[in-house]
Formats: sequence, structure tokens, C-alpha cells
Amino acid sequence: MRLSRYFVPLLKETPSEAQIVSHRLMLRAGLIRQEAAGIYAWLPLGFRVLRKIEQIVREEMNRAGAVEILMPTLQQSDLWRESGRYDAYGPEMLRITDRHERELVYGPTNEEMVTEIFRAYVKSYKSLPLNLYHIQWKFRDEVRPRFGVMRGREFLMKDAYSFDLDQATARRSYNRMYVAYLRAFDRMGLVTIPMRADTGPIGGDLSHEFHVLADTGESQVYLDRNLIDMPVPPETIDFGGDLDPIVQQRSALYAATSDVHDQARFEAEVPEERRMSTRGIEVGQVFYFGAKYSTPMKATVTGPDGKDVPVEMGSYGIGVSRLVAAIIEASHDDAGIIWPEPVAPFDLGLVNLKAGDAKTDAACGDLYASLTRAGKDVLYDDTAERPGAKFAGMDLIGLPWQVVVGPRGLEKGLVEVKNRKTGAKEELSADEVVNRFAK
RNA sequence: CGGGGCGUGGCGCAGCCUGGUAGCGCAUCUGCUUUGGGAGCAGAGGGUCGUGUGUUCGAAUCACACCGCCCCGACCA
Repeated sequence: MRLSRYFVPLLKETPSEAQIVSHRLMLRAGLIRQEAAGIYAWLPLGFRVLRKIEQIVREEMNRAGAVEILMPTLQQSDLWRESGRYDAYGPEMLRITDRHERELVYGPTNEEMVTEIFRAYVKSYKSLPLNLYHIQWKFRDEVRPRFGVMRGREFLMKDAYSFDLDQATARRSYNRMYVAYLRAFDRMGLVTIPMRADTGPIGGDLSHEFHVLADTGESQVYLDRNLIDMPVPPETIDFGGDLDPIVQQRSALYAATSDVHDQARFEAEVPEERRMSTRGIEVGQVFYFGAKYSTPMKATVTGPDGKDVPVEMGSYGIGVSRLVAAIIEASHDDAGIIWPEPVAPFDLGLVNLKAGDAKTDAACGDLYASLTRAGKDVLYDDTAERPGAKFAGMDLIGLPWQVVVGPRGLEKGLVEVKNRKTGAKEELSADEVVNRFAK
């Protein structure tokens, strides 16, 4: 993509409303634009990142055996009366009346609807286990949206719902999601820690929140330092096999958010040098809730014994739009964003230091063509800006690699390759650059 | 929802107290010079001062109401 024909509105000055670093950088780098309180438009660079994150989540969900569907954003309010949550959800649920005076709600979550879909078709235990998920915009009318897309009112969420015959198989479904989450976040370059979370009236130990550790996180978290370096299950992990050891290995180590934190237990279980108290950003949650919705909504299956039983359910959320901000919180410096390669909006930036100079233009044109042919997404800065402005802009938007081409280097037949994260610079010939990135 | 604050060219702000021709920096456009870490000079364009009502000869400025947004706290992917 040629920058001169693209749309990346960079801001030199920091908008005054942005308090946390990810929000500031998302506005300055032209990723998002606020349209109303807690509601954002996604500009080209931001949208690309959002799509990349979404795709990683999708791939890991599919790998774990979940099946993608797409449910609508608007739901009939009657569904919510069936489950009993119509009143319980309160003013956080946006209610809309259509021209026939029918009441709709903009879905804040989809337990009711997915249960309705399930019960319409699935009648036998032989169809289980089943896990249906979608990636769809949600709306929660938060009292106080803030921190940009970190806590917007409208947000993109992946929500999956598992259906099983009994608790034992439900646990296996839960474990699959748990492992899929570890993998998905890891692929985005994040270290996430599953934290024991409040399970409410259902009880049990089957709820975890996945937190990215970052100083600016919204939650206070306490954990055993050993969790940080624990290896993530590989791509080849067998989701059909027993995943319980993986979950248990982590669950054995202390990790809790402030609402369930037990200081005495923390000190008893974790040696002092391994105790860690920091901030976390919740980017996902897995939750087993049994028959909470299937009972009132009469979603039953016939078991092997011929008896109908309410299906055992769990739900599993990932805040896709929030992840964009969370990744920036975890990966930036004073100059701007530092995208992990798997989620970067472009693989590399090609900087023409003297647009209009025939030799420089030609060298850049060749590199752009070769790198593109090699399958790389290249953002080519072919604008007439001065070098300083280009460097600052590239650093700000945070592409993992910068290829800098200027007359000075070309005299020696060299261009510069800079790693955004380390700042390391290398001088290479154009061919070497292509070889480097084509591999 | 309690408390606080802010709405003035695209962005950041001054002007308001004490009413009298709407200003600054950045950005934008044109020209020239420049070109390896956010250039210089010269010129130009762009604003119903959030909305409404009122007070006044006269309102960005005073009063009232409304709308929007932000921050702190209690709650949430």
C-alpha cells in the first residue's frame, strides 16, 4: 500500500481526553476515531489489526473444535424474559422499540439466543458435545465508558457457548477453551495468566479470567511468578485428548484478581520471592454455568437412558477490540506502538527518504514490488514529507520492520533495515532485504 | 449513579472575570529554498464561539434551560 493513496491520519499532538497510553497511541497513530461516548470508528490501520486479532481467535477456536456462526446484534426482548435476565440485566442493556412497538435489545451477550438456536435443533446426546461461537459487536451501556476501546460501550467480542450432556464432559469442553485461549493470546505476543474468578451462585472452580499483565491494567492481580514462564501448549496439541493436566498444572499455582484474592492463602502457598502483585487487563473469560439457561429455556437433550435432561453449558468470551488496546499497553515505547508481528497492520514499512529523486524512487519501487511479490504486506511511504517526519510517523504506527531507502545509502548500494522493537539497524543490499523477508 | 470539569477553524489553546470588528501555535493550500530523526521564508483559505431562550443599543463574554464530552469514585468482555 502506498501511503500517499492510503488513509492514516496521524496526530502530532495528543488529544487531551486520552488518559492511558494505548488510547493516546491509538488516536495519534490514526487507528480509531471516537464518534460518541464509548463508540469508535475503526480507521484503516486499526481495522487491519482488529481483523488480524479476530483471525487468530477464529483459527484457535476452530482448532479446538468450536463451530463458527453469526448471530444478529438485535434480539427480541422476549428471549430475555424467558431466561429471567430481562430485568436482572438492568439499564446496561440497550433497549430499542421498532415501528410496530416491538421491543428489541442490542445484545450485550448471547446466552439466550444461542440456547434458543440449540434447543430448536438438538435433541439427542449423540449430537454432543457442541460448541457454537461467533465474533460479533456487542453493546453494553456502561455508566462510564473510558480508556478508548479498552472499555467502550460498543465492542467486538468472540463469544463461544458449549453444550454437553453432563458435568464431566462439560469440564472437557471448558478445558478445550482454556487451552485455546492460552494459544490464541500467545500467538498475539501476549503473556496472559488465567486467574481464578468468582463463579457466583453456581460454585465450583470452573471460571477463569485471562489477564494481560500491564502496569496500566484495571484490575489488581496476585500471582505466582512461575506462571509467567509456563510453556504454552503447541499447535499440535490434541484437543480430543485429556487436557486436564494442562489446566491443573496452572490451577495449582496461585493467581487471583483482587475480588477473590486471599492474602493469607497467597502467603501460605507462594514463597515470598515468587509472589507477584501487579495490574492486569482482562482480555478473556471462561465460565461453566451448568443448566442456568437451559432449565428456564427448556433446552433439553435425551440421554442414553431415554430421559430428557437440561443441557450443561459454558460460555467463553474474548474481548477482540479490547485486545487491540491491551497489546499496545503491553508493547510500546516513548516513540509509539511496537506491534508484535502476528498482529501488525503491515509486515513492514518502506521509507522513501527523497520522494521525487529518480534513483530513490526507482529503488523503492523495485523493493516494493519484490517484497509484495514475496507475500509481504508493505506500507510504502512515498510521500514528500521530510525524513524526520517519516521516521517519527513510522515509529508511531509501530510496524515491526522499517526499510529505509535514501540517496546516501544508495550510493553505496545499501538500504537500512531497522527493527522497531530493538531499534537495531543493519545496512543491506536490496537483494539481501528481499531474501531476508521472503524466507 | 455521586462528585468535579470542559464545549471557541482539523488538533492544542487564549479571549469570558470587567459585554463593543474572534485571536495564537500546529495542521491545510500556493510559491521559493530545503531534504538521513516531526525544516525556513513569503503569501492564502478556513470559525452558526455546542443548542435554545432571555437581559442589553450591542452577547464568545451576563442569566436560565437543554445537549454533548471528559476526569475521579462505586460497577463491567
